[in-house]
Amino acid sequence: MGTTKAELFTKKQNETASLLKAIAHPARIAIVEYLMNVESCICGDIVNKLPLAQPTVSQHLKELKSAGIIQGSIEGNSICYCLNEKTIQKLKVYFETIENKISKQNKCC
Amino acid sequence: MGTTKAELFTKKQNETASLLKAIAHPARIAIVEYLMNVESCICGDIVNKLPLAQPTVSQHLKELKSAGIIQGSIEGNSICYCLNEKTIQKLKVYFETIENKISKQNKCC
DNA sequence: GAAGAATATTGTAATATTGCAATATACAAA
DNA sequence: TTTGTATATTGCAATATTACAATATTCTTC
Repeated sequence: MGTTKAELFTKKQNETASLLKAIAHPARIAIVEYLMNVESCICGDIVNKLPLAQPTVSQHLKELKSAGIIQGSIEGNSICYCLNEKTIQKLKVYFETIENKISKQNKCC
Repeated sequence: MGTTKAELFTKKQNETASLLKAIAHPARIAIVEYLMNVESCICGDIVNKLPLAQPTVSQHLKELKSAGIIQGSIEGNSICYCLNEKTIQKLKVYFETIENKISKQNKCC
């Protein structure tokens, strides 16, 4: 094996897992945190900022983008990457909902 | 290769990535969502609820526990697993912080 | 359109993750 | 103290992820 048995879980559970997995890497966390602090967001700056080779950074950016965590727009010769506020908000709401449900519960441990 | 170059990122970035990675699997999402909805939380119930073999579920529970997302307490012959509210809250705050920073930014894409 | 700059893709080696059968452990009750 | 019940651990095969060199693509400018 080695394959996640995705078909055994709900569509929403798989989507949530994919979304979280897309951020769950130190390089991608670093990209997200860089983008959250910066005004301009040129791809080359991210490549220079991260201690990884350009193809590796490009691959991480692709994962973040295809998960909808960031979005890119062509800016002449280069590409401007930004955080997708809606996706970040969705993640916040997800954990907020869990938090609210827990506090209403009879905690047993 | 194949190894994440963790030493190139900050301790906090690595911790955040590990925490997110621990939830970022459909089976572990299902466990978290089960625990958030239920009053009692016996390990055996989780095993029965999930469409995976007992050793597999046990492994997922171990990962969630060692990441601090759930905690377990011995309940006679069985084990009671519950969500760790503090960790969930930490994750909520993480995304909330990003969200707040984005909305103050000059978005460029 | 040729040259250079910025980013993406491909191919591949190293390592990590997933899932489970078999087995071990730990406790409860008889 | 044996038997059953609940959970954990081990070992391993299948697959996924990570990182990067080499290369391709896509612009921009001359």
